[in-house]
Amino acid sequence: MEPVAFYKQLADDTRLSCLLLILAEQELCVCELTEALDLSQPKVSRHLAQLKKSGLLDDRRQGKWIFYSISKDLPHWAKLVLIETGQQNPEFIKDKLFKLNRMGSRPERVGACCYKESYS
Amino acid sequence: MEPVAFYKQLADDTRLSCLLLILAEQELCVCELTEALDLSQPKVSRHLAQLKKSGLLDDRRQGKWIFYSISKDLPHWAKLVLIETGQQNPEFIKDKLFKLNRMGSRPERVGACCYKESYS
DNA sequence: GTAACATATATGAAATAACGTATATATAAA
DNA sequence: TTTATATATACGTTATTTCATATATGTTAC
Repeated sequence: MEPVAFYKQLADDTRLSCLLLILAEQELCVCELTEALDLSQPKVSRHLAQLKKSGLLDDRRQGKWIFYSISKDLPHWAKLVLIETGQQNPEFIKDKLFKLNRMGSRPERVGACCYKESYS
Repeated sequence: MEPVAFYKQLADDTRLSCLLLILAEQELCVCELTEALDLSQPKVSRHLAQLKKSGLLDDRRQGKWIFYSISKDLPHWAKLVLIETGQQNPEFIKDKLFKLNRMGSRPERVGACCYKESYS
C-alpha cells in the first residue's frame, strides 16, 4: 500500500465517512451507509467500489445485501491511522452514527455457516 | 484541523515527500527540497505554500533562505499520523534523503538570536 | 546603486476526480 | 416467471487539482 495512494482514498468526505463508520461498526451494507450519510445509492456504491479496488475494504454478500468491512490485508500502519483518526475526531461521524442507529429495519447479520444452513 | 482537509494535503507525492523530509530533518529550505526531490523551484514553492496555508507547516526566514518546519499548532493526532507514516515507509523518502545528504553547500542553520547579532 | 541568488506568485492549459442520471445485474419473494 | 429490493456500472458533464512557464519580490554581496 503506497502512502500517497492510501491518503488519496482518505481525502474525500464520502470515503472517509464510510471508512470510519465501517471501522466503528465492523461491517455495513450500502443501504445503511446511504441512510447514515444521506447520499444517493450510486454515489455511495461508487466510492465503496473505489475503496475496495484500492485495497482498503473487503466485501461479502449475504442475500440481497453486500457488507463492507476494513480489509484484512490493510497494513498495520494504515489501520492505525484510521483508528487514530476516528478516536481523535469523534464529532466527524457522530451525527452519521446517530442517523444509522435511528434507522429502522437494518438487515440482520448472519454468520456464513448459519446463513447457508437456513437457506439450503 | 478537519480530517479530510488534512488528508487532502497528504494525498500528493510532492507534498507528502516534503512533509516526511521536513519531519526527518526538523527544517528544510526550498532549495534543499528542490534538490532532494529533483523538482522545479516553483513546483516545490507552490506546494509548500499550500501546506503552510493549510496549517501543516511553519516557516521562518533566515537571510536569503526560508526554512519550513512542521507546524507547532498541528494537532497531536495529525503529527502521529505523519510520524507513523514516515516510520513505516522508510523506502518512501530513502533516496530523497540520500540526495539531500549528498548535496553540497547546504545553508547553515543559525539561531534567531545569533543571526540578528551577526548582521546588525 | 546594480547584480546575483532564493523564493513567491500569476496565468492559462492539461489532467484528474467527482457528480447526477439512467440503466444493468443479482437475489429473493410472490 | 414476474415483481420488488439491493447494488453496480456506464456516460457525459462539471468541478478541482496540478502543472510549466514567465515574472515578481525580497535579501545579500559588490
